[in-house]
Amino acid sequence: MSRKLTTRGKDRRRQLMTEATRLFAEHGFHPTSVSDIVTSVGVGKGVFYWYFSGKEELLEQLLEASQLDLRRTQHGAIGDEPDPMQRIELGIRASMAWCHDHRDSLTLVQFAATEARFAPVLRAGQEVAVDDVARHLKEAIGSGQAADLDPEVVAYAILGVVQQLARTFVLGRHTPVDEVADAAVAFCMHGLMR
Amino acid sequence: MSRKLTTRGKDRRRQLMTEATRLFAEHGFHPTSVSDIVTSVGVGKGVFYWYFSGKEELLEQLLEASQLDLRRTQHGAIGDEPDPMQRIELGIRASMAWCHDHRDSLTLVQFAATEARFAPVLRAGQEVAVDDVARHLKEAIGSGQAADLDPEVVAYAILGVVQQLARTFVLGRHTPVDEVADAAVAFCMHGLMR
DNA sequence: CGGGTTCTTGACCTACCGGTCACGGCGCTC
DNA sequence: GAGCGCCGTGACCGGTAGGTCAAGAACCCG
Repeated sequence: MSRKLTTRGKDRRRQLMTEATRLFAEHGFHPTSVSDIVTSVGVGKGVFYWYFSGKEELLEQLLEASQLDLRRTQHGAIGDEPDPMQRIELGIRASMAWCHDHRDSLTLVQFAATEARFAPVLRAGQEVAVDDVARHLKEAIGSGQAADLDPEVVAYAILGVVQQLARTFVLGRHTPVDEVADAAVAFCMHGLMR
Repeated sequence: MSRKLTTRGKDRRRQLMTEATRLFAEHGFHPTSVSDIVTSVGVGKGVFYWYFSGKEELLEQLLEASQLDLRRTQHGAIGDEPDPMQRIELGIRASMAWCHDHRDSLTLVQFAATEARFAPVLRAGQEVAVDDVARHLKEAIGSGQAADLDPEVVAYAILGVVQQLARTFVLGRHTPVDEVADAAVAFCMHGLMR
């Protein structure tokens, strides 16, 4: 028998993380107390401190986990596509879809960016993602497919476009993801001129 | 004599707002207590509650004030420029400069976006700014200068680019504002292709 | 069954937070 | 200089936060 009736171990850990993500996104990090989290899960307070050393550590883990997940999703979507320009487009679409499926995590990341002590964790993950895009860009510039702009700057710009459109249209207005992704790709590729 | 030795009235109000902005940006909104603010200014706690009805109201006023200021700066920079494309470019540059001069306010805005109860104040201001850009865009599209994309979506995309580049390069790495502004304009105009 | 680990409980502690308030002085005006 | 708002003080209050801990319950293995 591998199925247990009681929830323990890794499962309980995940349960806490999932619930915490939800509550943090809904009410904010600080306004959500540890008591809120454990009550919502239906366990005692000690459980929390058995799995995490504190509220801050929890948030750090949440951030790391979501960044890792986003990266995995991107890689999965890109696969072994040979064309660097196509890789960027696939990355944008995958990111947009991920934002749709993990809206709460997106809010968390945005919050973490406003408190200095979480900046390190955040930057680490962001730089990895940016470096990825920048690599594709360098290749595309090398083969003359892309304009000769600073790849890192452009990578951050793309990130800005995706995040902003995701927040405003996917999360805020429930616009279909594909539509928003199309718009993001179109803008990133050609800008507003024509 | 108009100069007083003691600080009172509007001056004191501004003093509190300035200091609060600094502390909120440095340590976060919730971790900064009202006591921290008044201590830092060097006054008693009652003073705070004389000028503001509470911590939340203060933040709302901070947000409104900074959004108003940003808008004024943009309008000032655009002046009576007749070309809609030029207006957009001037707006981007002015926004970037504003972010440089008001980095703390930028952090505040970003934080406010993560707590549901401040979202209304925030969206109001943001939509105004976006509508401005969208208006210029419509004109540019009408005269065939810009590609026929949804003006509102593009406006939000531009906003995303500016904010992201400002945060990463202007605030985070102290890259000269003009350089970053150049990059933002280049990307927004032509995208990454060429 | 027995004994060691792995979890779970929830009352409890300390600290501090936002907010109040009775009181006290400054600076006008008449 | 009396009187009156405007401004300022800081001890104080109720509530709650993050975090601890001694006491078990559940589980695993020999």
